[in-house]
Amino acid sequence: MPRRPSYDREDLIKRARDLFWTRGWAGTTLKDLEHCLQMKPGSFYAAFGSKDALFEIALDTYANDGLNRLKTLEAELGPLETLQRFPAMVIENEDAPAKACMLAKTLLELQAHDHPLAETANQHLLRMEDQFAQLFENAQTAGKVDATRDPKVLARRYQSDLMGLRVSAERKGVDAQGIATEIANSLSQL
Amino acid sequence: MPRRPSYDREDLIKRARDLFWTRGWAGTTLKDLEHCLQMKPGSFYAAFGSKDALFEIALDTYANDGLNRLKTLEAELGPLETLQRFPAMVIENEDAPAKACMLAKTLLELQAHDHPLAETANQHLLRMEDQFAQLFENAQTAGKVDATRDPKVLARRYQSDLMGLRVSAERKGVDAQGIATEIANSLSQL
DNA sequence: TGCTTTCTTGAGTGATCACTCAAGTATATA
DNA sequence: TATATACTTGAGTGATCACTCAAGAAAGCA
Repeated sequence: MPRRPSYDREDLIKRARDLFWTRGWAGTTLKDLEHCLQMKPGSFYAAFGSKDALFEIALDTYANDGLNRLKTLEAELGPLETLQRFPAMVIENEDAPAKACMLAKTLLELQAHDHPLAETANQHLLRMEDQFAQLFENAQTAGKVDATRDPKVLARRYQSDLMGLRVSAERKGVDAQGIATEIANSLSQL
Repeated sequence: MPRRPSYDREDLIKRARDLFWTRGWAGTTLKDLEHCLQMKPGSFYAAFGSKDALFEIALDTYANDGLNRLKTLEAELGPLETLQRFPAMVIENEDAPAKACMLAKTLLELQAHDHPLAETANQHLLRMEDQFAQLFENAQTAGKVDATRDPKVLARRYQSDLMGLRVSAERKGVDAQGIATEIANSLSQL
């Protein structure tokens, strides 16, 4: 009996994710969202409940996409080459609306306000870190990385360098691809 | 004949800088500033003109302090040890209200809005990068770093890693000192 | 002390914030 | 086709935003 929505929910979430990703939490107003999603306030709140609720969905989508891209890449290239290629891929991805990591941006913006979304972002970053550690461990098993190194330590440093790269890539006049190449090269020496 | 202000302007600027540094541009309201600086709106606008104007002064203060700390450190420790100790110092500084770099936070928050303060932050980052390059060059002259490496390339990578470290240090449950140690160690291999 | 000049006060400005809700509209089932 | 059940609309909510300004208070000079 009911009337069905005229929108594609997944498409709306991706558009909202891109908006939040580029403009941040406070920098994205409901007016921005209404325009971007072509929804009036009533529909928006019926569909998503609140700005924060949609931001959380967007964060989850972002993080899951990142994890899946990493796993797909490993199946194609193997663990070491995945770790080497990932930095360059992330900053040259033309589908992405920004270079910097949405999780890092969210953390930096909301951590000081003790906003729950900062903790959500941190949890997603921890999941990413675990995945990086898994890749290092697989590379060690394959004999491509010194087996005496702690994969968790390697992952921690790798993730940190990756976040730095992605902040650098957001700047104008910085050769981020050069930095990405160096990160990849330093992995060859492990 | 005139009446003098009852406040210490430099002290106010430092307090405003710490507030902006932790809470960000949009995250800091005029009410926050009024409370932190103990000023009513009228005095605030007479003294600083606008929220943006004070933010810019705060950014300049932040950047100049950073540059000066680097130069002081070089006079004490020499170029290579300065580069090695700086990362750990920056994230364990107990006077600082946040771990992440205020210039990086400002850039990430305001770049997408084409806000002039984003460009200001980028300019300050470039000055920092130049100073890092100078330190690498001095380390080469002293025979502590392979003279065939381009100091500007080394500085670019160093600054990127430093920004990553400082984002990581903002997170809960991350051993940032471990990352700082690794950054320092990797400089020994140059 | 009186005058001039500046600083301080705080209620108030219009704009914008996230969000609500009653009325109108479209669609799947009966 | 009639009806029940959503979805869509958009004016409107109180709160908060950055900011203003007229009136009062204090300090330096005569």
